[in-house]
Amino acid sequence: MTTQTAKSTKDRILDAAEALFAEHGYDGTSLRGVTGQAGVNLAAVHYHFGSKAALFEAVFRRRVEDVNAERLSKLDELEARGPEHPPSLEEVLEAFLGPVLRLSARRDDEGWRRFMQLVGRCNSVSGEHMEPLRQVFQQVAARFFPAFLRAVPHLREKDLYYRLHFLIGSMSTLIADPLRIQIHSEGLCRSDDPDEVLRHLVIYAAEGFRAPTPVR
Amino acid sequence: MTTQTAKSTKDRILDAAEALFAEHGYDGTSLRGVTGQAGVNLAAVHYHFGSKAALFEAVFRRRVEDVNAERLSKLDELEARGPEHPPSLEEVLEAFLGPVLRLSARRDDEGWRRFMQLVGRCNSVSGEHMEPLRQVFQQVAARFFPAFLRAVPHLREKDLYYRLHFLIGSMSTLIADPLRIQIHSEGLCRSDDPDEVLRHLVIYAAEGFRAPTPVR
DNA sequence: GTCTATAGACTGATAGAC
DNA sequence: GTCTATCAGTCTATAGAC
Repeated sequence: MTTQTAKSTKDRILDAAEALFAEHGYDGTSLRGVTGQAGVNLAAVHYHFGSKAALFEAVFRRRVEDVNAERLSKLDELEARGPEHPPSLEEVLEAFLGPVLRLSARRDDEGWRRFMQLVGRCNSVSGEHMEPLRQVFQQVAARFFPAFLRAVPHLREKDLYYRLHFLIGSMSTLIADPLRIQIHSEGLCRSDDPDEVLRHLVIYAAEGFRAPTPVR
Repeated sequence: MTTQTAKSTKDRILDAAEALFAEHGYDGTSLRGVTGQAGVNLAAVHYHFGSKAALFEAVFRRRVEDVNAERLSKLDELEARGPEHPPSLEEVLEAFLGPVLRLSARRDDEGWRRFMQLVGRCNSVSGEHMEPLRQVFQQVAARFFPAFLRAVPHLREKDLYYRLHFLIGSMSTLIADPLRIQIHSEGLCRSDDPDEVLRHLVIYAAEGFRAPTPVR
């Protein structure tokens, strides 16, 4: 039996704001649109959050910790096996990508998909009040950097920076619009199966990371 | 000697709109901001273009043909060598990526960099009036599809759809914010050298494309 | 073609009753 | 905490003089 009470005004605002910010961006979303969809009064958003910018930040803070903690915890697990069992490149890739792709495809919580859409968007939109979001994800990437370097020791740091950037680009477009790969492939690629997407991306990126260093 | 006359009102509006749309997005850009930066009257934009949406479309139409014609012409060159000299995977990748990355880094025309920023953004923003732009680029990708398939014949169509999508994601983030790779790598990667970026991406993607087909 | 002036609607934010 | 009412500013778009 679900004893879940009706959601609070605050949560209803957060849910509606998350959906609208993800769909239309910061500037394309009005507080009236948010409160209309949430079924609450316009003044409530200022009472609970203070301003539109603060609401946006609250939307982002609600989930960002969970996803990145999961990625770092998976990395910790890999490194806890000790120096005689270093994690493979594929394992590091899965820890880096898996939580993001799986949360983005969760069917029981549409909010996660929307949040990930927002995260993917922040990787191509510069001034849209997403600098804090971007920074947090960048810190996680920096934590993974040495793990990747150990898994692909023939690379110079410069090469790894490039390849990690390429990888983040692929991941970002996947979560910014998960349905697109399915549409463009006319249904051949299934967006609703994160494990399949993950499998393909890990194989692709692993070979890419193992490519030789450019000579010139 | 440069006999370049002063730019017309129409061109000044297009230049300012391109810069502001690229920087702040469609909703984040006001016509007053555009006309202010262009040094023209607000009513001029409606006289020359009719509406904000039409101005956005004009900004996009001004350049989109050039870049994609260059990519397709390079592909035609490769295929004109005849069936006994099929283009290599690296050659197809360079035709697909080269024009985009080089125009994005042109130093003599800041407008191209801004336009490419807009293109990169359109790959992660869904509703921002960029569907036409996205469609045009998608058509080019579809033209390249069989060329890639011939260059990597061991792949199933499904695998190629995935990998092409991954590649487009990498390319999009590169042009959406060319400086980021340089900042994150603390200067190790040079954003102002498109040939270096291209070299790294081609090597990375070529090995990724050559990866074996996932088994399961 | 370029300008001023303004219409008409929407924006984020706030004051104050309950 | 939630509401109404409203402020002050912005927005796109247009009418009409020059």
